[in-house]
Amino acid sequence: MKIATWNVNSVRARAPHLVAWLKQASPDVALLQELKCVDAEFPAMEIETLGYNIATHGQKTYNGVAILAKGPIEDVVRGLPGDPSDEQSRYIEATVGTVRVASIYLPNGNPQPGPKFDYKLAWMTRLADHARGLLALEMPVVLGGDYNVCPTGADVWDEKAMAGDALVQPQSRAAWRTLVHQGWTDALRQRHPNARMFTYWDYFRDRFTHDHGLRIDHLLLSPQAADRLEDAGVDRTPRGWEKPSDHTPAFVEIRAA
DNA sequence: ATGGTCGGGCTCCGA
Repeated sequence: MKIATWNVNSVRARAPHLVAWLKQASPDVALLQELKCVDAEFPAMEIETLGYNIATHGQKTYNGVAILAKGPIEDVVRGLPGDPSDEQSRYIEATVGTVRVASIYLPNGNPQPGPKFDYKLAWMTRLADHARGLLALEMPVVLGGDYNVCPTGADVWDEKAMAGDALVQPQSRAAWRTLVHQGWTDALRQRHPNARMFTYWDYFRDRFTHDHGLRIDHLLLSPQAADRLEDAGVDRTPRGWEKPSDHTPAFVEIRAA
């Protein structure tokens, strides 16, 4: 079972790329972020034609997440539990076959310090609280998405250039480690302990050409999913297409239960 | 050298 995550940076602007990538990569499950549209505007027909079911949690202009799957999408949860007053569409969770999956768009948090950074850290605390409950299910769970955190210096093209950024702050990294220490496996780092595995390159300054990237898109696996991990990687191809998203897809292969 | 480029939806915000 191939499960991929991709921040598409507007699903309508990226629909041609999304269709081309789904045909080429053929993931069983695709976790999408930054749809930037309400559910009614999601380009559903083009994707259903390829044989995918769709569950969305959209929002106008900002945020928006989705789960695409070749199999039925069941028991959908929209929104990260823990704060009913939070209106931002950054979390959707569902069961596909034997696996529980979530598509996560974690707050960016810039500029820091400030209210946006406070919101990011509070959101990460809520995520950790909810993730603890998912581990208690003792089933294969895959939490994929744009975490807006570079876990270590190895995940940053230049630590000095990024020093003031919310994505590399000690508090952001500590919150990430809280998740990992619960028992989640960082699939890409597990499979590639020493490789550069960037998933994002800023539009500014030709960052992709120079491979000045960041690893901020992650797939966290519960122990029952990690037991079945066969492969993990980054598909850099879509980042090289014309008018690309600033992110490129990351994926895992999980052996059937 | 705090610029630069996108997408959305309207003169600027978020990333």
